[in-house]
Amino acid sequence: MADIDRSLVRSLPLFANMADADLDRLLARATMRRVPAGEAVFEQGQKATQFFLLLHGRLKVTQVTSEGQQIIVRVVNPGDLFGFAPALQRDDYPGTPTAAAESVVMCWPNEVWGSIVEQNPQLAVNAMKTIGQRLQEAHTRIREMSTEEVERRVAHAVLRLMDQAGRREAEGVRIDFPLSRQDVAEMTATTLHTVSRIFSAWESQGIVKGGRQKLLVRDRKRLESLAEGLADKD
Amino acid sequence: MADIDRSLVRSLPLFANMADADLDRLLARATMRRVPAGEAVFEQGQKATQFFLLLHGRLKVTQVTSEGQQIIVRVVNPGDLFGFAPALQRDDYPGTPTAAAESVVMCWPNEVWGSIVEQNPQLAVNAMKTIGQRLQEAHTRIREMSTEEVERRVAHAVLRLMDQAGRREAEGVRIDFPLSRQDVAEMTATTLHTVSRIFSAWESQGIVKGGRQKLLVRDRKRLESLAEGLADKD
DNA sequence: GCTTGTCCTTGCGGCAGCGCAAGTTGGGTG
DNA sequence: CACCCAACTTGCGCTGCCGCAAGGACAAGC
Repeated sequence: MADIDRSLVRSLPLFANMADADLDRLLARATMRRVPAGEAVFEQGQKATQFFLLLHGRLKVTQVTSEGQQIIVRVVNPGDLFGFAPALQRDDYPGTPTAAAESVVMCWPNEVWGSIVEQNPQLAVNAMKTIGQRLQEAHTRIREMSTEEVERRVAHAVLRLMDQAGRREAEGVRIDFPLSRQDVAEMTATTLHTVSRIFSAWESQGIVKGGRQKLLVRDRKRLESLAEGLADKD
Repeated sequence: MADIDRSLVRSLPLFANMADADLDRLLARATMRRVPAGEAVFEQGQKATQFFLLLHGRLKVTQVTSEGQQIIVRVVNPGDLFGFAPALQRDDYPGTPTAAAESVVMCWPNEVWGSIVEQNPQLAVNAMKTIGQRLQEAHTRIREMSTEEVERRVAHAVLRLMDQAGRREAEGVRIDFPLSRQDVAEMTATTLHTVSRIFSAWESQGIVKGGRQKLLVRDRKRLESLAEGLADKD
């Protein structure tokens, strides 16, 4: 198996204060894998044998209920760790990460985790920070879902997507991966119908510009004030 | 300051595989604090200078929105770590833990965290596991809030409370701390009115027995089938 | 260029659950 | 023991959002 170059991951905050030698040792145990759009890296409930790092692309992590309803738990961006069940002492994966766009992931076998932590506590500290942020996000989302009405939640979700996956363009900021109305609905606990209606309304006000699995934000300010709940109706 | 006895915490899973000497060293740096019912251990947004362990009692962790609405993020049970902002590299506390019943907490200064992790990676691993479970719980809650209607969510919340704070009694299982309808409402993203109505209905079916800040579950099976969404109306 | 499938839009009716408001109960306090 | 206040109950009207359903638009494949 081909060696993986250090430069691929050197810039990631996760490995910020890790010595070159340690990093090389870590990379030596990793494998790379290409995931075509629409395909899952692993399935919810599967036995967890590896943990992962997203190098390139974008993943949507979904969970399904026993009734078959689906929700999007989070979006994985390049540089993020995911599927680190071993760190959490779980033996199965709690969700399914599906490639929204063609992606490249790095994989390590479970056993590596222990030795990493032993040899390089700093990495463990970084990983913990990451999980902490994720917990924070989850609580934010719970708070939003509890107290805000649909339009505000959608505004918040779009703002978050802008920060995570925004790319400047002539007319505004584009969400840089295929994102359907259904996806947004599953992120905000509503239905695609409602999302569609909201986007239509926003589009007629010049706040966003939609399209098939596309979204472009033209007026971030307006979106922010909607998210704050300042009803600027007109 | 009086020494803290090792036996107080020895049985906690958090310290499971920690040597006596290490544990003693840890306890030497801790202080104890009594928190009367209704009082907060610290306030949301305050600068994080310490992290904590609940020894005895029960805490409700709340967050308030900018509009002043409140939600209960989680319940802290004896043996749980809380307020570990340092581990998450945060410099303020994201929520407010309030004593539901008179409580006793152990406190460490922030700086201790780093040295703990260095000296005893196993503890860091345990802490990570804890945070992982918490993340898991948060996602479960998000899923419930997204896909389930109010009565099911309340049923789930009550079942969770039973597992965390249930005490067997002659008539059933009692939730072992003062819990108002308002509290349940803030856990399930609804209003105290709706919770009150639901409890009344359940009480008339003999599933639970209510009271002022009290709750006793008489028929767990029925509650579970409600939580599963098996509409057993009659 | 036509077909096919997926994604999106929009109107309409219904209802779960919220908000208001008025009453009741129970526990603690002087 | 009487008072008071916080917690709880319950009826009623309203509405935000869902669910259904029908139709339109875009992209890919043949």
